[in-house]
Amino acid sequence: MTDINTSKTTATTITSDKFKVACSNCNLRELCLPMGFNAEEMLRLDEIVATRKQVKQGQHLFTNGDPFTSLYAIRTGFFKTCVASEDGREQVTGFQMAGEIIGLDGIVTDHHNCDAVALEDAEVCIMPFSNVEHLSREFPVLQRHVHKIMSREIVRENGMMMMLGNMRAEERLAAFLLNLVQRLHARGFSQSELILRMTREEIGSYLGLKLETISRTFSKFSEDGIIEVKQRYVRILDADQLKQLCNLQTSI
Amino acid sequence: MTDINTSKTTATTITSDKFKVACSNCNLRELCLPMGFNAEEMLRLDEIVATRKQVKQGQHLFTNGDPFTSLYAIRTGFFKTCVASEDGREQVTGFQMAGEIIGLDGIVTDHHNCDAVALEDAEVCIMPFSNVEHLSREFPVLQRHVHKIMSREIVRENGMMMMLGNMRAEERLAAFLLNLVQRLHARGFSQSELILRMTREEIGSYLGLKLETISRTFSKFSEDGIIEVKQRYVRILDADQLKQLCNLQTSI
DNA sequence: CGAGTCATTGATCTGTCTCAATATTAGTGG
DNA sequence: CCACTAATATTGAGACAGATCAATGACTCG
Repeated sequence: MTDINTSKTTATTITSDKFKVACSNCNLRELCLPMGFNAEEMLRLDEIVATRKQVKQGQHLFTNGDPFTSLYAIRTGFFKTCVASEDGREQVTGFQMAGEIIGLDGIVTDHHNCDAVALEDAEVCIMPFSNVEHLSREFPVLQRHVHKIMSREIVRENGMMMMLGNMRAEERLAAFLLNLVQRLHARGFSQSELILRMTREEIGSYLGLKLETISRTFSKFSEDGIIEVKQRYVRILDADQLKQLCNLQTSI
Repeated sequence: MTDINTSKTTATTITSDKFKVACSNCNLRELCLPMGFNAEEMLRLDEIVATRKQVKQGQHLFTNGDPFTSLYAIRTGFFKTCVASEDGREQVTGFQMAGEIIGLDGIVTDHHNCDAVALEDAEVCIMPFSNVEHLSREFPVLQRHVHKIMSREIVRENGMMMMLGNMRAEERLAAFLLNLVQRLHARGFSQSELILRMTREEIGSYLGLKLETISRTFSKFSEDGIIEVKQRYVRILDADQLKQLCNLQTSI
């Protein structure tokens, strides 16, 4: 159960079978939906997901400017979200994995304000936002859950502002690795090993650093015996030292 | 109506008079509440605000760790929100003015995750979150509005990540000034003059720069004839050049 | 197997930070 | 009203973390 995060394991080819699309028997339920419903209510909650969608590696789930209609719950795979400035500079705003929700950026203007790109073959549950709002009005627990998800994203971005505004390269990368491994661990993967799904350049964009700096900092951590790195493979040897490096709450 | 932003003008001493606390006749209504209600619905909506509260300059409206109970709509005055790392480094995460909502960070953990500090004497409307959620279930328009406010904050922070990750000092300060003056203009103040409510250090913390860099960049803008600066007073002489400096959407 | 993508490492450059001194303003009390 | 103090702002000189430029190496995938 604490495998390394080679999510190939869960790559069951899903049919469009109605039964399979139900939240009520989804093994990610506790990650993307609130708890505490009885069986009958769970069935109503299944209405929230209209259908599923496969997204191949490199494909966009949505693009800046697209009309906003739905939120997406990641079933399998790994995404990045990013924004671009007019002159082409790109900023990765987040990396998302199974059980996490993307698309919240689209609510305010009814159009998406960032790109969501699959970093590996992925599958998402499409949740039309009208369904979300409708069911939220019926189920206060769901309503609260939706609010919490949005609030969590706000708090996460607050933490990112702290990273980008105040922390040095080593601190940023340490915090990044700890956050990643913690989220993977919550999904049953190892808490000391991981396979990065993104390039050095994407990590750098996320952390406000250049890819060379990411590479150098990985090498330094490796020399110091804190981690073992081999391309996309990372093994954390001394988690305590990593935590010391980033005096930041490993927020959410 | 396009006065400089010396908000002394609106400093009417408010009584606890029930009538005065009503949203239905608040001149900031269009800023913090959705439009399109009839008179009867507006009266119901008044229930959303329990009471008001005065916050003196320098006082905290809430502090990291405080139990979360309410959102706050700013009636008058100016706030900053900030987070701190364990070793004491502070990151300003936002500046908020009349009509804006603060406290969203508290929803996810039921405790606030940042500090909100008044930068000048202020008054806020206290909106118990249970009221917000209750009325949201009754009024879909309000529900959507709450979602939009949270989404707007997420998008704003995405833009901040772009600033902090990719932009140089001049670009950051230009974007900052344009954003500030645009929001002030939306409130009836001048679109070329403003009084800064925060110190160079607070601007620097917000923009991920040191106070000396802020001061130097102000001086440079001044030498280049883009702005006129005298301590807290700023007059924008060449808005186009400022806009050119920040190839960023002047997001929201 | 080969082409393209991605990662590593070195040398040098630069934007911002740091340290420091001074100037200006706001606030306080006599 | 002024003197005094603390807070804030400006400006300079030098230092440094990370960027940039460049070359090589490793992996991936058709």
